[in-house]
Amino acid sequence: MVQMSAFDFFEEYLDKPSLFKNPDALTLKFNPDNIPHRDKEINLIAQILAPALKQVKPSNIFIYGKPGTGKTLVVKNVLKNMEKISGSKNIPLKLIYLNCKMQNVADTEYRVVAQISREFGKDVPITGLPTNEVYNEFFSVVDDTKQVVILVLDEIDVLINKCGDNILYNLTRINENLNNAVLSIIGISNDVNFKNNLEPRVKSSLGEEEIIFNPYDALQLKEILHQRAELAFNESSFDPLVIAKCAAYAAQQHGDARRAIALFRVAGELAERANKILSEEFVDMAEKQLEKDTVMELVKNLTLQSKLVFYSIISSLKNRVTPAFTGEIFEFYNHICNRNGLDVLTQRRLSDLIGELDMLGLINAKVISKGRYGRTREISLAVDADYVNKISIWLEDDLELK
DNA sequence: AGTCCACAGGAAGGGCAGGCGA
DNA sequence: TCGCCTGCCCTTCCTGTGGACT
Repeated sequence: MVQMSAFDFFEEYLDKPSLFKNPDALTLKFNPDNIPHRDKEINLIAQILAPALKQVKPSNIFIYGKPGTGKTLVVKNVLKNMEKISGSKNIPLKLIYLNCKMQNVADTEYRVVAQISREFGKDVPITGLPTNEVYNEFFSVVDDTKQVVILVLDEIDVLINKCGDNILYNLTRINENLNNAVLSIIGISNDVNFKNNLEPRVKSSLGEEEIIFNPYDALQLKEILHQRAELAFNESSFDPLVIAKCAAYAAQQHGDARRAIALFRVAGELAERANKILSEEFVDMAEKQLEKDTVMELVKNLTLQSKLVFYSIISSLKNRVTPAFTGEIFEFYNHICNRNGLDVLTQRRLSDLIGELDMLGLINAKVISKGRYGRTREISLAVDADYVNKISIWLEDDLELK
């Protein structure tokens, strides 16, 4: 076989026609002008926010729906249009979008308030100031000019679960302290039940208007993918059945359009690499790869102790079909730590780490009662058996375990 | 019906790192 | 340099709990 040099490879790559016309159309950051099947929601949000253009405070909005139902996309779309019109007519309007899931940016009360102040050009240190002082800075900078401020807090449930609903109480009450400006809040949550955990005073002020985004069904997903396909792919570079397959996969996962689009993109990339037209087989391959990538990414980002706990769980469950219990895991974890000269956490802390691994979807942990033999968590792996071994080896290597 | 197990999970607080202003 | 602040990770102490066992 004649070996190909890297130069030849690049040359051939450049000459080869691509399947993609505009791969950006299949990314998360892509914000299409037309969002299919969300006209009702767009109109409703636009109606609620419209008073801002006449310098009247719009109602606060609380939006919820499962991931990939278009919440963020719709809100950003409405804001984009508001910005366009307020810019052209010189209307004093400030629109701020914050994703509360972004670590070290907007995941604590201090950081959110500091980040909003920064949006107004105020330089606030990352830490070091008392929270009420940050609020004062925030009040003064917001109230500096007569304007309507619309603050979008995306994934608000993550923020509230982490640091309580005090921040929402303070933000929804802020208008009492402002003389020139007014502030409205749009809260977006993936967790439909999140609002039930809020204090009543916060619940009533945040939820002046509530909008629910229902999951897309397979047909709607197909249309969304059609729209993106036209923008992203060159003509006749994919089998039309691919769209149906991506839609079907995503419909199984509570109608997640984000997932459908990612699947479409990865399948396209795999087909391009294989020098073939995008056909159904690449969707299956993409589905497997996406799952593997997410799991590995999660594992790699775990802290040292969480990795140790996860490794203990994998090892305890090796070669058995029955689930493990907290006590066993703790015993195994102790053993591993002692053997490797690592710090050992208490069982209380381990219990929290198990809960976190469960939240990440790496394990299934269910609280059960064994009657006379106590109450514990029943723990099993949520990761595909094919990858467990691979992850285990990676962890052994990464943690330099003996 | 009462006991008891093996935890779950809440509350409080310690210790440390990092940043600020005086 | 010092005191004060936040965030984070962790421990200690405690109460609560479901259901098998007595």
